[in-house]
Amino acid sequence: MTIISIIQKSVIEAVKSLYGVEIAEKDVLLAPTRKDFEGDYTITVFAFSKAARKSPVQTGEEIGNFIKDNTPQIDRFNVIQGFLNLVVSDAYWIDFLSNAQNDAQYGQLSPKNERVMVEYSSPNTNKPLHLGHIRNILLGWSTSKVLAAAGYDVVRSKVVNDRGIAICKSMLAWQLLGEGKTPQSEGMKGDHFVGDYYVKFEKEFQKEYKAWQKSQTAQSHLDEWVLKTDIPKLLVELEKKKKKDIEDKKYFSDDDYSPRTYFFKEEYKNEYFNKYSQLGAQAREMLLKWESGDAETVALWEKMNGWVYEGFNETYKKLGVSFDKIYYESNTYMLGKDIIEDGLKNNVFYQKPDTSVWIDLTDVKLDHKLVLRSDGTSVYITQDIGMARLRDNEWHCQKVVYVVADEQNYHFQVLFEIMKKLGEPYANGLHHLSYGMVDLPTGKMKSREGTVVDADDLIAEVIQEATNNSAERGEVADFSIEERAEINRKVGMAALKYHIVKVNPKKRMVFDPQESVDLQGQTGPYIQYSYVRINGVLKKAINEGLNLSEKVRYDKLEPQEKDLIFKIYEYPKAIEEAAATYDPSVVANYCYDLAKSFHKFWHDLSIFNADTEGVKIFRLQLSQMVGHVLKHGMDLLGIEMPEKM
RNA sequence: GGUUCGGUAGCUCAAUGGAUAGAGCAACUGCCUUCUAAGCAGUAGGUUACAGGUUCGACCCCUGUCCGGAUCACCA
Repeated sequence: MTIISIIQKSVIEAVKSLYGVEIAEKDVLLAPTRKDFEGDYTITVFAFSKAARKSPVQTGEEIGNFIKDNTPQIDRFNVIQGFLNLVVSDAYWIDFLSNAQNDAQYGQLSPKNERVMVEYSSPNTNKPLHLGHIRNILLGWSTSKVLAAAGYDVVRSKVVNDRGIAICKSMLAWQLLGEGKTPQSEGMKGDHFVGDYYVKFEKEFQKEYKAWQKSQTAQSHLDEWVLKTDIPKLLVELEKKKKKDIEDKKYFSDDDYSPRTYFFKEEYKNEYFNKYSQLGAQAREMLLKWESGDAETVALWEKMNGWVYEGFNETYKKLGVSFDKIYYESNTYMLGKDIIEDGLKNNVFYQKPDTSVWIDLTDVKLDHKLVLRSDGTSVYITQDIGMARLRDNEWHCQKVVYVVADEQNYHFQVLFEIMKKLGEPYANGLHHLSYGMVDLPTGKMKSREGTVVDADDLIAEVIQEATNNSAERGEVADFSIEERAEINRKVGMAALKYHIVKVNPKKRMVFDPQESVDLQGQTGPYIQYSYVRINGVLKKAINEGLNLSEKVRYDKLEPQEKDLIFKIYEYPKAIEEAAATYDPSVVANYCYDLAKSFHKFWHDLSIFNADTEGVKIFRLQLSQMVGHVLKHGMDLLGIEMPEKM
């Protein structure tokens, strides 16, 4: 039985025997005692003092005395205001530590006998990965690791958006301008290579569009729009935007804030692409050819996507993540129609006179939502409906976690409601792990303004920064070149990963590249360093032939030692909480706290100069256990630990 | 405009309805003849956006206001 439930039971008994009131476990408010007071756990007694009709202090004293007399694990207590601080005996903690030490799997919780799928990353194949994807990937990976540690059977998956007009744009640009070049011939990563052609398409398209804007047709569309638009209101908005841009030092030119520019850029672009653009027509034609299975088009599509996958896989490898199942939209985009048809029969959906199919979600405070176009083709959500059932057929997961940015909150709300209305048995296990966008200190990332941080560049940069730093320190000079490179890689990646994963997912975060390569303070390398210190003393102990499995007598813990044991004890709770809330930042913050406690312990107390041989062994054992938990916890975040640095 | 998520120190972030709201960065001060100073200790920095309410007790719950983001497509 854990000390927490021992205390809870004891409080329940105390309240019953002292005041004759029955309470449940959840009524016992138990929290770790604040640093400034003596104690390990604190019970808030305000609620009981009401039942007792005594002052909170008196109630606390009475309950405290009862617990102390009836619970051998509790040494002493103190009461401050309405707070009862309990001191757990050193013997209990020492006993706990030696048990934990014998558990090589400490941190792996018992099986929950439930399967959960974590779907993350899900990229488009027309652009390389960027900082936003990195947050997604790290979050998805660490969440999956946390869930596995919490006892779930985890399946990691992604859905690749490998089809559609976007990849056709890249294909077309390559056909027109590529001159038979390949990633190999250009010495480029495949995803960057293909991404470049997407950009080239956009450039050509803009050229074409700009020229067209001078035409008579363009002018008449503009005039038409001006007539039905509240221009004064728009002018005010544009003026606002201009002011803001000037503040953000992003001012372009006055022309960029004119209604004319606004119209062509924001209002008319899609229509031009679909109606007048030559390039647009060619891209659409390519999409049609692809859909009809035209051999040449499909071959080109396969070739270019192949390049992209090679590039992506390199990035995934650098990030240390993997997938158990990859879905391709090209295989799944027609899914879901049959479910819509069935749902139509069962009146889950309804059909409008134009034959388009809808669902009424006004009863759950959402809107009417289209699920099938009037021409019978599917929309985005149709696919997701089909995908949900497909996943269930293949994997039988009790839970599915979709790791997707918060701009799609509405989409998933709608999707989950539809699945419930369809009566899908797994509908209540669907969860959208929604995370905020990543901002730069200079503002939003926008590809149009060239402010996107490329994933591969960023990875290279953090490793370079770690390398520079270690060269400055000069302490690794005696390591081999390979060793040094490996250490720098681990340190740089730890800085990057920790910096991102320590933030609560649902918060929009500001990513300062400069700050992300910091190696001091609340960072990945700080935690790694505590592990390296532990590793160092353990090595020394082995060299000295010490036996660390020896059971030692020790009965008076130093505060720094108890602090460490206490935190080790709390580790499973951190995992449980992180899993329940799908929030790896809980583990990230936990690891930092533990590392911080260890650094203090290291500074304040000497291991090898301990008073007695027994204390020395005990501190080594304690350090070893801290090292185990740190490595385990950081692994859940996808962060590797170096042996030295 | 409707819906929704945020707003905590100069900056980046913590804080089950509980005690005096905590860390890190940046600034300033100390501590290496010792198991790795990527460390430790200290100083300074707060009307938790604002106004009410509920409560023994509110950063946290409720109402309203302000600011910021996202979303409200027969796009994905």
